[in-house]
Amino acid sequence: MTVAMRTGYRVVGNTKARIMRAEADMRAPYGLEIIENCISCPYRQDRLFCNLPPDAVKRLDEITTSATYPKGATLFVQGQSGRGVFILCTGYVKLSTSSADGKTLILKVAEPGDILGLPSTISGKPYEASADVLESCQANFIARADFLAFLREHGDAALRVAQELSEKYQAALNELKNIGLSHSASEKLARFLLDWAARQKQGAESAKVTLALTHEEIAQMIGASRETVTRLFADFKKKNLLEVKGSSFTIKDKPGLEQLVAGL
Amino acid sequence: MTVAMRTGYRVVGNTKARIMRAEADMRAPYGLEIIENCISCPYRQDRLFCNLPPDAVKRLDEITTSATYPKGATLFVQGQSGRGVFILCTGYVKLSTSSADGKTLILKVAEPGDILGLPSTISGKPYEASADVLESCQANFIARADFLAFLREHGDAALRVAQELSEKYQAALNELKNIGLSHSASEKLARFLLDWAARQKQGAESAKVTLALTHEEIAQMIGASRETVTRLFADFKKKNLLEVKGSSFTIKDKPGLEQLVAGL
DNA sequence: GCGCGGCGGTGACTCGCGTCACGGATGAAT
DNA sequence: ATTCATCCGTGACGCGAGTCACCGCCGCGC
Repeated sequence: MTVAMRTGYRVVGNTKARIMRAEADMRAPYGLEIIENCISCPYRQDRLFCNLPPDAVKRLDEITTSATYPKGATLFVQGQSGRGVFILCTGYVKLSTSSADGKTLILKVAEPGDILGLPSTISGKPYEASADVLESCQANFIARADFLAFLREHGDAALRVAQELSEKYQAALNELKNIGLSHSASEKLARFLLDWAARQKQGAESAKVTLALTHEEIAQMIGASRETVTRLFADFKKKNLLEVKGSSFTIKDKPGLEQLVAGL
Repeated sequence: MTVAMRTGYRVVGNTKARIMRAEADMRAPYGLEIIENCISCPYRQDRLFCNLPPDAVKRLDEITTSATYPKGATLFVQGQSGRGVFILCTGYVKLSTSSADGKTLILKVAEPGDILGLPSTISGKPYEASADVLESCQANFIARADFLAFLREHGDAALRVAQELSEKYQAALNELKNIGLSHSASEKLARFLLDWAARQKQGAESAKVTLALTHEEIAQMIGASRETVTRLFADFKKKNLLEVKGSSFTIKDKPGLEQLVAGL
């Protein structure tokens, strides 16, 4: 069973099987626990639905179910029709699309507080990406019908959702710009590392940053091949821009990296 | 004055000047006409705010102003804070971002019925792109404050906005996927041509498609250089995939192009 | 112990395409 | 007619990076 877990997200081509597994995850597989009221989750109230009237919060509680997912589980699969939204409380989830020829593009790795599958449940179109659990996580789920009814009832929540979607949209455009306008792979990797570091530490300058991704996954995030990623890491180390220890790194020369981002 | 018009959108680097010109456009420059009630515009009612209660439609009419913009005008500039939304009634508008080193990426060319600047006016963040008029157009404008107040008042409209945003988001992800996952420039050009043709004719099979874009602009849409676009057009013609006459083309071998999209 | 699968690290080779540098066509302005 | 700007078309060149092939390392299971 552990094997099935760890290799689960590597299954490709058999969409049907993945969907079935994803739906199995919704019920009660490998020790999944359902938690009645998400007390331990500090994000939901803070982020999307803060400042809502008490009755709205109560209604929201009624329609959300909380569950934990093990590493390797799949929340939903690209192409599957939008069942509902997931609100990440803990852990990390990878959002990726893949094309017919097997290449994969990782759109983003979601952090606690992020909302997954929102556009699809709003628009009714299929999920635009697959969501695979990187580190075992806890998430709240709201089914599409309940969620839409809730939004219809609470107009201010709908507005908050629109804001969230706007930010997602702008983030996506940013990605598009980063990939579309950059010339070299080093530029993209430098930008990725800086962004990643900025997300992790929030203030502490040039601390150690952990990066629990394989070179292959990094390659898929910046649209490059695995080999060039390892070559670039070697380059950066040699130029004293970076220091790598296991699965974490520290930025030694931030201005240097920023210069690379600016286009050499 | 005509010169200023035609070269207007080619000005780069002087953001301040462009913003000023854009705001001048809002008032009464070169023969701009303000139309009280947008009777001739079939799109607004049909698309975003269809099926709203009559009082909502009335309120909407009160807060929108309609104007026409000449070719080369700028509706808004990347970086400028969101002033409001534009709803395109006629004409075409180019949405583009450019990076510090002068390279430009065209995100999309908007058609009648499209809504411009929606994410920025919802989120309050700066416009994520610049909007330049390709063919003289008529558009309805709703100022941000009015628009937000309207949405707060009419929850169902907010939900419609959320849907619209979801679709924009998914379209952006699609773009990202197209650019990020493709290997060759020919793949990207083939995809672009097929998409463009599909948008134009809606049914008529293999008809003539007009493409009022320069090679340079096409290059900016698919993330390539101008020269490779002209070379690829020559290639496609030679392989009998395409036939080009002036500013329009007809697809001769659609399966052939689709094969290119699939990755050769 | 052994085999096995995933990961990281390198070298060599190829080639797509970006860049530079032309030259010619067109159309507008004077 | 002349100038000028824009756009299209082409040749030559070279670098970046994808691809292929291989190797060592590690952790895991049997």
